[in-house]
Amino acid sequence: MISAEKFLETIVEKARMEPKSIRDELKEIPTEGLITLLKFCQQRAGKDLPRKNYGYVHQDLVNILGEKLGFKVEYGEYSHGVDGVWSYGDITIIIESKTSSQWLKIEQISNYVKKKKASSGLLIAPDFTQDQVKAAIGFGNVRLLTTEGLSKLIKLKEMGKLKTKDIVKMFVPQEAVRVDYVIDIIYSIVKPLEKPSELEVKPQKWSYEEIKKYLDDVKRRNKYTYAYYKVLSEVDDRISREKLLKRMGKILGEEVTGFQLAGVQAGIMMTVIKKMKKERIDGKDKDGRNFWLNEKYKNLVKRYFTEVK
DNA sequence: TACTTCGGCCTACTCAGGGG
DNA sequence: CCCCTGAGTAGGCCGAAGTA
Repeated sequence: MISAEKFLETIVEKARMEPKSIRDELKEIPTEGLITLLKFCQQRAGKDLPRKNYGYVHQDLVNILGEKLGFKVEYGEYSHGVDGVWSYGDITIIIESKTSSQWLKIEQISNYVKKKKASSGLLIAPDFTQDQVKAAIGFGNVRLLTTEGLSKLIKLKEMGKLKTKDIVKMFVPQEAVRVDYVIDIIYSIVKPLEKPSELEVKPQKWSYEEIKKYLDDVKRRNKYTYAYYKVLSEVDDRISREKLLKRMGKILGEEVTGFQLAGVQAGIMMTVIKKMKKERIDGKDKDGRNFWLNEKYKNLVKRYFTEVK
């Protein structure tokens, strides 16, 4: 098995293939591989052909990664003009990628952004010099991103922690005084993690006395819920939704529909799970097609219904 | 009144078969 | 050989209904 780097080396240096012709093949490579190739191109690139081709492949790779970030990407020409134009809604971002920051001319790109009336310019390189950073601050309409940063950003996007909308906020210059946009971005990353922490109170076990008291209350107040438990106590294994409804109907002497059963489930959710914080004494599959008694309490529930007669 | 689930409805997507 | 169309399916949304 030939490595992707080796393959690239062969076609760039030996076969002198036009980089554009391998663009579609590059698109098939998973993200992790693209990042590796990106770094490989940075190491190999040089002024002279065929090594110059690494710069062109590098340009394509950056654009492909742009597509992965959720942008609509316009691929640029190789030897002149911008490397790419990424757009999202009515935002357009001029892309300039360099295998090494030494080729980077901030002013040129800043002017290009102005000329094209783009939202911003994004410069992607392995690293940046102090002077380049200062220049970028001075011009205000460009953003600098290292390839390392790009790689992290893609990972966050693919993990579903970041939306393209958030990425746009980072790439397009914002008013620097109000920091809300930074908070928005952080919030959208952290938000999915909020929920689980609170719900992880472990459910308590039942004694027979508690089951008896609970089912006595149910008998007094909730006829559908009582019939539900009674049917479950009469079957050994599991029972289908349809059979369950029919047998509940027989006990109650009326037709029982899915709505009543939904009510029963809602009631159990509110009392047993939320209020009493207990384990369920019943069970059901994910889509509610089959129902049964919790194996742990099966005998206790059956005992209740034989004693209660 | 608030909360939960179900079932119906709608939409988007896939895939196979037929026609150009 | 390719494209269009319709059937089947997966997923999201919303109203209805039971319970606390």
